[in-house]
Amino acid sequence: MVVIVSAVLTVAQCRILDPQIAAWLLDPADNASCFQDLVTKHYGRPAEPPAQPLGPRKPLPQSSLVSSSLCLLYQLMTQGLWELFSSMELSMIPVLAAMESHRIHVDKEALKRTSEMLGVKLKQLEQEAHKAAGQQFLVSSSTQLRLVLFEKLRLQERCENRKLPKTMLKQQQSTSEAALLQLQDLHPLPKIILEYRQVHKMKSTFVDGILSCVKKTYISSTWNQTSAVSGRLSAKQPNFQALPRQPVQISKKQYVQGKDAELVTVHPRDMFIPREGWTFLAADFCQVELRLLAHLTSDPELLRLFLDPGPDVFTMLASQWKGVPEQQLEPEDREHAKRIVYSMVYGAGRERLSGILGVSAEQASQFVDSFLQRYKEVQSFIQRTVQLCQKQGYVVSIMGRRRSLPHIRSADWAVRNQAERQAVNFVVQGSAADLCKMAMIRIFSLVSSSSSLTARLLAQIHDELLFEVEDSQVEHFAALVKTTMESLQHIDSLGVHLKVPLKVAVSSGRAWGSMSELHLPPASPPPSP
DNA sequence: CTTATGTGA
DNA sequence: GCGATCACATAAG
Ligand SMILES: [Mg+2]
Repeated sequence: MVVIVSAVLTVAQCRILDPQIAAWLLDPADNASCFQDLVTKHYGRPAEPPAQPLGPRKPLPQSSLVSSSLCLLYQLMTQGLWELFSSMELSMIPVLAAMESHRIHVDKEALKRTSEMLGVKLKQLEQEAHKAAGQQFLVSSSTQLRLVLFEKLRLQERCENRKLPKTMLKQQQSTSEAALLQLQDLHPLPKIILEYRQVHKMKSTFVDGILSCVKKTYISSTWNQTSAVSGRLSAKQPNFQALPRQPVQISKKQYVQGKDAELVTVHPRDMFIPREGWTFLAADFCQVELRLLAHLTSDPELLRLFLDPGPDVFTMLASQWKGVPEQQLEPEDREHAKRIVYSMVYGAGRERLSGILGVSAEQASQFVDSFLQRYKEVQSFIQRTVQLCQKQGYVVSIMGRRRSLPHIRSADWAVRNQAERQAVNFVVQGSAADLCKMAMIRIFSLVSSSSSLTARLLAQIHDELLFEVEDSQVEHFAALVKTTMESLQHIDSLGVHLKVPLKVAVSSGRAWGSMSELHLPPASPPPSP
């Protein structure tokens, strides 16, 4: 008891000891819906017995509040989570509070115009879909689409050589993108549906959905610290972390004869703009999870990719795989290579991978084999991680974040394999989350204690921080952010010493969708006189 | 492959 | 009419 009290006093000072965060660190998978559930759950001692069946709530005595809170704090200490709790997660609270208080301005009129334009386009696509199907149907209904494609047109019978995906839970014929791509040479309808889906998503979520979150001329997301099991943050209303990276081209029908169809570019990120006199500044950890994987595996080939000076890893791989020089690659090619790499290292099966690669399942498994053959230590890291998780029931990130995975000992093959992939993914994704949070805390602290810096943190997109900076301070602040983030390769106090350097790219612009990279001199920022 | 949130049926 | 569930989209790695 004395130990707990002194630890609490050392850390608390005037800060809050948030029990919800404490409970989430102990078991990130468990989402206590409210404070009372939390108290009831941790009243007895460990998190195990659901003493009260978590339903209708009885009033609890004050003593149980104190008891359950102390119990949570005690468990944090015994499980080696105290440092993470006190110096990372609690320090995030004022950072997130500041982020929520900062308004992100939007071009509301442009959003309204695109909403109308997309509405017209959707009606056209709906007509085309009905014509191609030879009947009217609700294009946005996957149930109705399944009937048209597989019962009326019976397209599955005309492509028996390649196998079509099934829906996850009910094992029906899927109408997902992967399925429609397989069907698109057999009939005009799948292609129309693919475009309809793209435009519909754009309108409903990224134009109308954003508009519904706009207050006056700005938005501000709600940031959740305890909703991701990996330690990542999440954002809602709007989900600022899921806005499309690539713009979408829409062809407008031309009513003037002899003219080509007008192409309009819709880019939701361009709707977000800084205030007059200010500039957006983004700082992005380059290939953060792959660098962490290099560190965790000590794979010589993987380490070499980051220790030797060379081109961007994903660009290099895209170039090799596509057989095209790096200068001729589109941004989509790099994104594609990135998706392939992460899918492989996190254990994608050959069917899934064949969908991503656009080749047969046999070719896909050959591709994985040759990849894992080249980076041999990745496989032994996976085995090591799984074995350790089987032994102790949980895995940990580089900063001691923990995830319990009881299913790792399941007798069911599918259940156990999923837990194994989750274990491996957690170690890497959780470690990346640790680094990104440390970066936010350090930069926030620098800005808070500076008398001149006015930069405001607007958002975190997992490995990227978005700031609004006074025009005159952009270069200076960019240098400060870059060096602060890259210095996290070594954190003495936590015993973190990464075997590879961290690389941070900074960019700035007058709209979030139109940022250009800043190339700063390699030196540190000038110390103020 | 993992981690999220949003929309529509 | 409301909430849960499913399928499908987007993002990040
Ligand atoms: Mg990045």
